[in-house]
Amino acid sequence: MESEALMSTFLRRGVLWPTAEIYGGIQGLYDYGEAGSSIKRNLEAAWERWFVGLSPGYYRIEPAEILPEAVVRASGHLANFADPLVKCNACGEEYRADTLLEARGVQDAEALRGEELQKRLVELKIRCPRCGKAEFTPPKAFNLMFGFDWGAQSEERAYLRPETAQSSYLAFPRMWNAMRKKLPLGVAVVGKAYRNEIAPRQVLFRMRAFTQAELQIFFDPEGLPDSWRVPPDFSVPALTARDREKGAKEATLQKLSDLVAQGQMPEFYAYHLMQTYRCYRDVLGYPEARLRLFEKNEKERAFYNRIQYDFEAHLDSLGGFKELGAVHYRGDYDLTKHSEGSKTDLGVTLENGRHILPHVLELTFGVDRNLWALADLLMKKDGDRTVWSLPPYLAPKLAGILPLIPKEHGEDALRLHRRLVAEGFHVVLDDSGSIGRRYARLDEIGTPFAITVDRDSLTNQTYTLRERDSKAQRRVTVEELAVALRKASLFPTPHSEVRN
RNA sequence: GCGGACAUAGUGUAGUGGUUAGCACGCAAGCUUCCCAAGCUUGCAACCCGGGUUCAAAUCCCGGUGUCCGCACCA
Repeated sequence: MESEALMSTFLRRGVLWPTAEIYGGIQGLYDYGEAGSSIKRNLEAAWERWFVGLSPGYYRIEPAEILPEAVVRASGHLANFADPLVKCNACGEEYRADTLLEARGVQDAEALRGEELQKRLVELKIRCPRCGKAEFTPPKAFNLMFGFDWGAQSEERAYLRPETAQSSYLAFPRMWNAMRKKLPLGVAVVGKAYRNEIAPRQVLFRMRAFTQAELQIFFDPEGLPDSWRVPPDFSVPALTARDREKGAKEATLQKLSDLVAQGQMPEFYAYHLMQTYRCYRDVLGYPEARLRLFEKNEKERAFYNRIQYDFEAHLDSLGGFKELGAVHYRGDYDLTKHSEGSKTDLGVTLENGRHILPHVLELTFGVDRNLWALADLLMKKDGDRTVWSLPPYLAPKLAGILPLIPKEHGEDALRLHRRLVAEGFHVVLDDSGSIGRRYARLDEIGTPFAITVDRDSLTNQTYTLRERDSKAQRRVTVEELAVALRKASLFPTPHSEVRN
């Protein structure tokens, strides 16, 4: 679906809107409304059920969103997030001072501070690549983190976390002790991260405050679980770095077992690609034809990642493939850095007596992005109705209860509503407008079922159950209703039989 | 952040200096209606913010904010 159509539906139905809109809004922030926050919560719950469910040794935690400066210094974010920008006085073009110096062969320019950078720019007679003049403004730090002074006397520096992952690394020693000293240990966080993006755009795709769902798996590279294996035939649409070097532009269906056999990735990594792919396909309902795995090459990926595949979906609203999440093999980079930074040994002693620094496999998931992508891909025009074919457990409401003629069936509908609410179902009552109009309203925000109360309901307590996508109806009793709703609420699990 | 375009009810839009600011959809109330945005009646609801020019500004000018498209950025 196109971006304008999506956004106007979202605004009209109160799914989401710009933050502080009556004051003109603020770039990069959006508020979720009733339907939006419900879908987002459901998405987070589905993610958690799947990824925390991968192993009994995986747990969710909820760490603080603010970090002291020492943490972001150790993680490398302080250096890497503060780009020194200079502007050409003649033509106004902006550059990163360190990039200009590096282009002239200056080593470790990233480590230089403002005045030194300026000195070197002058010494080396660096010229503007566009207009050729050699006059720049003094470097101005553009920090992509939100930092602020902390404490009663503003005596400390603190930062809003730029990614949730750091919180999990900090939690590792506590979790190791509290959770019985076993590897693999999984630490999941679903929470906000904050980045001072230069140009936030594309609604939910570049926000300044956004929700990440991330699982950090700490494991022993010499002692991998037996279950971390891929079946021989499981294939994914993949565009590998190797294929791209050879000129490939499009993903091809590739067997993960082949990629392992060719030495392109270890099997434990392939296993996690498979489980992540199954979540997108089988839990979230992404059409396979729109998904691909995109491998970042050495230049593109973050320096600490040894292997990085992004999960991408082709979105009409944003004109191409967009990243929804990723699988990063970060090695022991993070625990090494935080061991050094905190002067704490984050290594652990295993049952067999070996003392190791665990490696980290990071599974990331952008919650807001996925909400947008699922709207783009699953919301469709069907004649003059709009249908959002969300999986039932992601829909904001499971069913709408509609008295066919409110005056005659209203009371009965209210009774049914109370009963289903008491049974724990998220159902909504709508008695306003013609029956077709009410069906259409439900379809538009993805409600999978409509239950209609009619003349027969009054005499024999049966109702018609309408299915959203097919519009097909069947007549059911209350008991059958509850069974159908319960069944639709069930999630697939990572341990169900793997289909290719 | 740079360049360009744009900003009118909840949504989509008409309106080139003087309009009761129009239309469609929507929403609400009523009538009707035993099943897919039907019909009839009535109603609700808008000129992004701040300055300026002018007798008069939704309309022209300046600034701000926001959105979109390119460029840059996206550890």
